[in-house]
Amino acid sequence: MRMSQGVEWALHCCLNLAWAGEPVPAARLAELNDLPPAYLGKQLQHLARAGLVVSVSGPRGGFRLARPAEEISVLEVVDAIEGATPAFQCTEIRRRGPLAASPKACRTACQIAQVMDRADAAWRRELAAVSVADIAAEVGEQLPAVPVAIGGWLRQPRA
Amino acid sequence: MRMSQGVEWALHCCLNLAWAGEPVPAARLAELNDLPPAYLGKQLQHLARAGLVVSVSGPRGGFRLARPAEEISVLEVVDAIEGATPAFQCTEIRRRGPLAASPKACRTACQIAQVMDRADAAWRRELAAVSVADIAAEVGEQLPAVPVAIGGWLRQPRA
DNA sequence: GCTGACGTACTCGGATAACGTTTGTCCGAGTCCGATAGG
DNA sequence: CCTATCGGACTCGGACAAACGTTATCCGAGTACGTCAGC
Repeated sequence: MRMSQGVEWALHCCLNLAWAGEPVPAARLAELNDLPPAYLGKQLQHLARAGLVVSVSGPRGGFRLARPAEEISVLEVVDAIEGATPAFQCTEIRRRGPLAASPKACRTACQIAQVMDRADAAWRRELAAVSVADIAAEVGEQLPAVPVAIGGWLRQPRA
Repeated sequence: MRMSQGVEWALHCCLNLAWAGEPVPAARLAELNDLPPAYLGKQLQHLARAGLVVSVSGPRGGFRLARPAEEISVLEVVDAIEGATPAFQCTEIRRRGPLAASPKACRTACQIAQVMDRADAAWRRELAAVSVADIAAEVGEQLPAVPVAIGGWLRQPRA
């Protein structure tokens, strides 16, 4: 069970966009983080479709946050990249084989699936409780220079 | 982020083994649950290497639980199949690119990784709190006939 | 009748292919900015 | 000097390959049981 690499990229980019405050091209975000430009653009498209960022075409265009960073949770970013399908998918094994459970007996969800769903809910609860702004604030506390440096670098007109 | 199919199989098999009480061949478990026999054997090998089940060779052999079902948590089964590597792996993006953070600045873990680790810990805590015996007990409460039926079917000598 | 060795059949175990998802890349459609020419 | 038009360059967006991991399968090594011959 490995989470997509794009989630880490997307979260870093959300922080970068929060510090920039204005549209930033995908290529510039890629350069800042030393990532493949084309593929990063694909991940940002996922964020755009989920309504977390808005894309601006043409010169001076790029991506910017669609909402204040306080209103974007980490869970939303994860779901935008990974899709919201739960990690565990019950295939109803109890209904298969020679001793298959009758449909009537399956009125309640499979107990195994219930446990997995509880764990998944706890996981999502933790991620939903943290916003992009929370992470940005933590970084700002420990290393105040980083936000201004990145923000300035992103806003500088390209050579 | 999709969990391996084998986790579901392994958990069902652990329940089956708990009800059987004696070694059961992988082929019989596969027949009971209508699963590919060869591949199921591979998953059981993972459980054996993790020390959750013990394999018995020869006639009347098979797999049986290595410990009482009360002492086998769902988390252990998941880790045995999936490997214990966390879903999110920080690649230290902050250390890359033109504004790479200095090694000194990276004394604390990346804030993004911290959030992910907290969520992962909550997930693991939920899974660690439930044992195979707990699930078996729940099934036994709702459908008392199932454990005896499966246990008897597994113990019957093959035709 | 008891004991020992042997043969057989059954079990797991690791090495070997096919599929699907993720990762990575490219080029085309659309859009805004700036320059330029005219009034 | 102001304004409308045009050209260009920059942006995202979706279509197109490669690589990895998961899924699936097979055959060989090892082992315990049942049988049989000998004592």
